[in-house]
Amino acid sequence: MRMNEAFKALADPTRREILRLLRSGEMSAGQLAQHFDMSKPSMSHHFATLKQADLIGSRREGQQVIYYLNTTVVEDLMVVILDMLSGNAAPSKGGANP
Amino acid sequence: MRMNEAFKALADPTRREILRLLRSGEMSAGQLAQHFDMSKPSMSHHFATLKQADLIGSRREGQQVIYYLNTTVVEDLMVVILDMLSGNAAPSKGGANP
DNA sequence: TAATTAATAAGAAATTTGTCTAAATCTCTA
DNA sequence: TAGAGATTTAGACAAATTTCTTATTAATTA
Repeated sequence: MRMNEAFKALADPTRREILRLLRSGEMSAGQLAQHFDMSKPSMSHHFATLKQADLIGSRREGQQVIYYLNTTVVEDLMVVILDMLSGNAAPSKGGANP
Repeated sequence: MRMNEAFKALADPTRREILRLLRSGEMSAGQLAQHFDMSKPSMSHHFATLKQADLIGSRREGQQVIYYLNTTVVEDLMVVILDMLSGNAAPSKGGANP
């Protein structure tokens, strides 16, 4: 899993908003771009960053490119984050000691 | 909550490792620095970044500065991430719970 | 085939980030 | 008060990031 890329991808507010938008269903690059006050090439760059991190996927449909959330990888990321940060009183079941 | 700072803080592998180390208990700046092949000023800079994001806290104890995980904020961040990426389409901020 | 629309690639400018060394600050102890 | 240890601040610099404009690729349609 591309953890480092995933974390870096989440560090930008525009990209987090893209993910939030995709949560409710797939959208074309143009539809996504409409939601932002930013040039299309810049948006395209953000799509590429998210894709490199495997957080989103894409397919071409005619003239358009459709983007969708890669829910599997997103859930993997959740597990990693929880494992890294949440070391509460509860002993870990995958962890170090009995 | 300082969400943007928190995400940016998580984007660096050194800082994620610091958080992981602090998960098992508080440590002094020097103890933490020992785990990395990096100058102490650079480490100090990472501590400051994490602190600005409210992910860690600190107190002075004699000559040393002790750092600890700010578990409350970390858990808030978890909720935000889960809500943004894997939740239902409606963001829940103290509102509609089943 | 030429024009049109959708999207990405290329190259450049401004800003931010991660790291270093040298200097300063804070605390303890002789 | 002087010295030593622990940590941070300041200043600098290379590398990465974010954004733009211009150019290019891909698909549709007259």
